[in-house]
Amino acid sequence: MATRTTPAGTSVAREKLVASASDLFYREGIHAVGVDRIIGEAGVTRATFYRHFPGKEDLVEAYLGVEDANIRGAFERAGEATDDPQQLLELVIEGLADDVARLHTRGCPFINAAAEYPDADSDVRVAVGQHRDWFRGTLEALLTAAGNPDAEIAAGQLVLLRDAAMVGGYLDGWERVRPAFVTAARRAAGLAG
Amino acid sequence: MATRTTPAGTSVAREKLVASASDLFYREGIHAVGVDRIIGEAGVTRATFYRHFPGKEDLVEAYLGVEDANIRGAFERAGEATDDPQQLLELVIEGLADDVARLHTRGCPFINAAAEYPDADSDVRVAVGQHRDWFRGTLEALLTAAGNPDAEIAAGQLVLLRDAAMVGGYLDGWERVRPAFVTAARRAAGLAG
DNA sequence: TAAATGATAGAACGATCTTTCTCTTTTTGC
DNA sequence: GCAAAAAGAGAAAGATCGTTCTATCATTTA
Repeated sequence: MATRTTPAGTSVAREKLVASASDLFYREGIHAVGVDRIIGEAGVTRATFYRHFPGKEDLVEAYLGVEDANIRGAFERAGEATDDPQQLLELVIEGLADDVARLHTRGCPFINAAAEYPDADSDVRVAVGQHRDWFRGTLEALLTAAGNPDAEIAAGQLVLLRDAAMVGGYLDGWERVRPAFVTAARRAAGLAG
Repeated sequence: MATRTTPAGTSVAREKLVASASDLFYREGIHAVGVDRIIGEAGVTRATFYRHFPGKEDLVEAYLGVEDANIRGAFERAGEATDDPQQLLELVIEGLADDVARLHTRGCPFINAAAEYPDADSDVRVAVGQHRDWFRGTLEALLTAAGNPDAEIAAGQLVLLRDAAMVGGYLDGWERVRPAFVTAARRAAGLAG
């Protein structure tokens, strides 16, 4: 075989495609970005693209997979940084705020994707639902470990607040949303001050 | 002139176009809906459409204008129903919850539109910004009238919560979001229990 | 070195997109 | 009833969409 591979084992062309698609899909929207733009930015030809992916739809799913993996990775790194559940909660809330402020200034990739995919049974919407379920469940486990007696309710509030922070950060500017988010999130998580 | 007009004075063809476009744009997304679908649903020909609108973009703005007018109308009706600022706040929060539960089950038209229009200077994004500014300002005035000493902060929290309710209601189901929204909104507005 | 396979290059498919055009029919105002 | 203007009907432009194809080149493995 003549497939160029990365140290991680996957093809370099495929990784460039996913990276370019992720960047473009997030910054400009999914339906607004054509295959030509993606392969152009990736420096790859159409034939190469269609050898790695059955179609554009699969590139969308790969994009959401990358976003999902990034957030899960951030949670794992936070979990390795401390053993104290309370402190972990603080780190998570700080991390979410930092993420909205620096990385996700165009809103939430999953919320934005869902806006373009009305069919709840589509693969994209299923991926969105799975991500949200994971996020909610992880928060609930964290809150339970921190001794929160109403972890399920508090987790729901934190999901709510993160959605709002993503949307508000994009449309109103993060500096306008940040104080309301941090205050409400810390209270919802049962943290001091 | 042979323009069929409604009692309100505007052309009936134009109203049908805006109604069909609003329905389709909201339910399926903007880029996903073509002009053919819109004129087909409206029972109007292409020529008629292009005689009333310079292009599709203007139909998008008309759609957001309708949504904006609907919400402003709901606020006005609530204002006519009572003179007590506290009770008015209750009505508004109830109305927002009811709106998400029954009318806006596909998320917020403005948030969804913004997801498809990354350029902050575009007419669509300007319309979104104006709507949000009006909403925030109206809430702040309401809270001030109700005697809230931190009306600006509270208004920001209510905007945050409404965004979250719209998104969460769409992606997680309203029954899952409702308790968190009502509780948090009443607390943010300074209402009892 | 030879066969195999992926990547490159580029044309081309059919479908759909927004927009424009012509022609005919219908409706309205006078 | 007549002239004016809008709506209906449909073709067609030109662009772009996602996708497929046929070549040729480069690289790897046997």
